Amino acid sequence: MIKITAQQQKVLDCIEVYIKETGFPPTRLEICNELGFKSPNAAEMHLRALEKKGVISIKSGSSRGIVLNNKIPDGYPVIGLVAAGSPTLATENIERNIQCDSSLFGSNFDYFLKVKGLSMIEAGIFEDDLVAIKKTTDVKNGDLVVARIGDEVTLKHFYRTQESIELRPANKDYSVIKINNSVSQFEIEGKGIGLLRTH
Amino acid sequence: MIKITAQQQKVLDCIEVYIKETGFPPTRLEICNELGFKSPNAAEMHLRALEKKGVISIKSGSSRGIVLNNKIPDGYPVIGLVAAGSPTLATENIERNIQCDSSLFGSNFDYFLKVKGLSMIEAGIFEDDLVAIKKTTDVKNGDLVVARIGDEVTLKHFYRTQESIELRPANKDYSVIKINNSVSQFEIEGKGIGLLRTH
DNA sequence: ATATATACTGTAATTATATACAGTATAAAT
DNA sequence: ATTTATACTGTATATAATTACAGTATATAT
Repeated sequence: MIKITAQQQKVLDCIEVYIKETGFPPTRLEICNELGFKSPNAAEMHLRALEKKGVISIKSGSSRGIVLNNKIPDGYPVIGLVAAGSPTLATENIERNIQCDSSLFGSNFDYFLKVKGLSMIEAGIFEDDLVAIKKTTDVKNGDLVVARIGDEVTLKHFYRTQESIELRPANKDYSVIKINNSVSQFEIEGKGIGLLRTH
Repeated sequence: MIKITAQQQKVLDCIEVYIKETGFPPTRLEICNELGFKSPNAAEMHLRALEKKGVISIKSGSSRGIVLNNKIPDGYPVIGLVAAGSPTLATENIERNIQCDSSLFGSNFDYFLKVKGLSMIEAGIFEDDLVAIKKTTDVKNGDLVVARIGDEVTLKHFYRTQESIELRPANKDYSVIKINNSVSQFEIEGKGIGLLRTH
């Protein structure tokens, strides 16, 4: 794991802001002016440290030759609800990528899950809708969750009662799944924070 | 209208490609190397011409101080369904902007309409959902359309019958709106090509 | 105990870069 | 007919910027 110091983070932030505002990276001196350093070598040393940690690249000999290595993700993967097995981010499970902002649904998310079946239709979630999933196990009552029971992956509303955990469909033709001690291999994969539908 | 010469376009393309590949703008000499010029002044003159035409800005005294003025659009506007009046793109009607790709829903669209009411609930369109609207009058039976009847703006399914045009809700508690000769000021604003929901 | 990383100041040299100036030539506008 | 814009070469220079070197000091790792 790469650990960045507070000062190095300041320098990195400074570079990002500078690029965002001007369209090109800052010089050592401009970093100094921004952060109050009195020697260009202060900026230089921070840049070297950031390069060593792989966060940036420095194109030697070029003015403003600072390259940010935090490559923008080329969209979010769309994953089908495979009948058996978890909706992993393995390449073979990715149907396509959708280019959108991480903040499209307010908070960050990890992938889109393509909905199979009609179990959530009363919640306005139709077949082939894409539900934005944030990988987490921190879920509250009423949350839309992606749960795995053995090899089965399902999208339901989460409710915790005194005796058990309930996965409730939003379709009166489907029945509630009750999770108790006899159910093994139960896991919350994540929660749905948004929905995307193409007509 | 700004007219750019073929050579100036080459220089502009060169700058765009260079920025895309390196993350920072080229120097005069680097432009020369890319395009085969033998004098830095060739690049300089092209840059001056491009600046004069407003396509770029040059930050005098800064190395690589070339700024592209073709600002990326800051997303798609979210427009509320105002009870009276059309959902225009006037600034006062824009609630916020959503940053996403134009191809998020397959084809291009113009704005997001924030849904009010429950008339389309059986089509999985809930209150406060955002429907991506493409401005067009070319609609087919079954399309989700934004229609304006006088001052009233509504989101419904479009059906053309022998006698009239029908705007059908997707909620049995609502009734079909029939458009016939007695209805004045009827207009199709656009059609819904996608949906965005935040949980 | 000694080395290594962090976190700087201060100075200086080399190189990278912008930019001015002097030309040449052609095409389009007034 | 004369100006103005385009489209360069070629040279020169001031300055912008990288980058090396010499220090100082503290914290953390081995």
